[in-house]
Amino acid sequence: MRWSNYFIPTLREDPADAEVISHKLLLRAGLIRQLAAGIYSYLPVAQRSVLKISQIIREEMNAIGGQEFFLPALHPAEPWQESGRWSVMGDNMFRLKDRKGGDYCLGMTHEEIFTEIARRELRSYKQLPQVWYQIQTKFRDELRPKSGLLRVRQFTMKDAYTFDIDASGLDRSFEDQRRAYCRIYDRCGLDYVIVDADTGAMGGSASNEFMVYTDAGEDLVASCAQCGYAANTEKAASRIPEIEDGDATLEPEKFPTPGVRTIEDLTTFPGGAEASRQIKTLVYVAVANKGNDVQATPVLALLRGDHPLNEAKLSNAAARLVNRDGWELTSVRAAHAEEIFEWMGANAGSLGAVGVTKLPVIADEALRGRRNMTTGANEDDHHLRGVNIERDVAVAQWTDLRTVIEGEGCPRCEGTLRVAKALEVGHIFKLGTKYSVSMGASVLTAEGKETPIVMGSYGIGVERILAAAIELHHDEAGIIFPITIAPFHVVVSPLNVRDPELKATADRIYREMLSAGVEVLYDDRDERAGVKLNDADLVGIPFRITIGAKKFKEGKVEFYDRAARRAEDIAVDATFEHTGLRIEQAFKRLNTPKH
RNA sequence: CGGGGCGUGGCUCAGCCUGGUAGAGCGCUCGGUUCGGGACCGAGAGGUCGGAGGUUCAAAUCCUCUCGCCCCGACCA
Repeated sequence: MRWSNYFIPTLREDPADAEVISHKLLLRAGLIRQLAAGIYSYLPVAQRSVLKISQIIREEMNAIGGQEFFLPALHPAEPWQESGRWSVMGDNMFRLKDRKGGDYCLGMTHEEIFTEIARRELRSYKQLPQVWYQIQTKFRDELRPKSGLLRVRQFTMKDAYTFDIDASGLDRSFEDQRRAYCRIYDRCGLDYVIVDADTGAMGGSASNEFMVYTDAGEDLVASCAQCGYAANTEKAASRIPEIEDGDATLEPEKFPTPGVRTIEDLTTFPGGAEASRQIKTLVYVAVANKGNDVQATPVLALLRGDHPLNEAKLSNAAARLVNRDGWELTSVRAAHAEEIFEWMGANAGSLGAVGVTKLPVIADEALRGRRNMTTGANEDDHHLRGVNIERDVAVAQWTDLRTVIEGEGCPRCEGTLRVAKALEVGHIFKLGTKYSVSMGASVLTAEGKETPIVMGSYGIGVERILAAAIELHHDEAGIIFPITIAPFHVVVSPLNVRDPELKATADRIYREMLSAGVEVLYDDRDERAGVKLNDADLVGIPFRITIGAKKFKEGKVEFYDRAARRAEDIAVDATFEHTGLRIEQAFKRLNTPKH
């Protein structure tokens, strides 16, 4: 490819609306341009890289028996209504109507559509297992698109689905996928951790996320260096010291607390209590749906005063309360001020669960057995002290509701948890029979009994791999592509194309590489050396052959290794061979299994 | 949706507070000099100042509405 005629619109300055490093570099190096919030055009350089990532994914999926499909991105509402997700997905789903007024949506993921095929065509256990996948565009009307390609409204996802006869089959399929994912990220040059994760709107029993540690990430991962425990903080547990409560005989006593609105206020109020001796009472609404009916159930969440609520955990607890008789939880939200007063008879700041029977109470495990606690009295400007939670509060469910904090104890060993930002680049789920039951996908067993297919679902964000690679591999000068996903392997840069000798040599090297199948970009532009070198660094091509007049007179060119930032002089005649060798080595380094 | 910020040549921004007929740097075109880390000189092209309405003799500037984009909190690959 000749640079002079190839579209790489590099930018000298950082674009104004880019914040994170990958976003800046993707724009500056001429890989992407924005069309609208969270919607990007991939320019030729990006497209080459994306195709390579896709190909790596494809190879690893095929290696575990995956069969590639290509399903529609435009879906009728029916399958989504059958699974219940037409309402669960809420505003995150792009919806539209056709000319006849029929409801359609743009696919966010394809469980329903693959299941729709499976239920029509799969009849017998003999046909299982099946491993189906596609690499396709997904649409999500994100609340807040941001950070370049990291959170967008249109993106490419590799989504795979497995269909097994039973749980142990699913376990095997899941493990196959997990290993394939490790190979994919290894080959793409990403450092990652596998963490326990919440299943969220996907449903199902178990899930693992593949996370890349980077400050550009939006998730928090709690990990233990001692035993290797790692979990998304939506799911992570921790060990905390017990608190000695003293006298068990005290009875609840109401006392006036004018002006006290927060946990913090009460810690300094005379006769108040320190945060760890308070009960925090939060009013939430569990929204559930059954077909097109929607139901809102108020619930109380109780935590120790100094513990932050984890909404993902509350959501799971609320689901256990409301998921019955066909109702299914769609979301939880904090109650509005008016709702709180209506249900509790007091305003936020004076709320408590003592004596509350109308709202189900979900209490955090850290409160179990606690006595002499202080909490709101459900009367404005009054609190209660001497509260013994197990005696005085009608707890409907004890569970873990708390978000872990850096420095707390590891739940599995004596170690200490560290919490760090991370980016989710893949997520694998054991779905079980959620979709096969709701959509009626079943097969006959060897015994002739009808049984729902046991499913798994496995996703990779293709552009997130690209962005994560840049987050991980860059310097002040620009991108440093891992060679496996680099748009080109080598750039040939004659520093003065008006010098006929240099030009002729560069031409020859370029053509030799081209005909040998080397992915070479030839910077034949009539630009100053500085421009060419800076552009090559910015775009991040792993190797550069620099041909300058001075060394050329000695029969030498410069071989530059972008990642090592090291240059060496090599004989002109050895260029082809040397480059081939270095490319081969670079590939080998990434393609050698690490996990 | 709540909070904050920004929309002015292709890009980065100044001008706005205190209304007076639109600027700089980079990029682009042409000519010349230069040529190993984003050169220099000269000459050019290029802007409904996001949009609509209003105030005014006069609006990029003041007022109202609206659209878009970015950032911070509730969703996910």
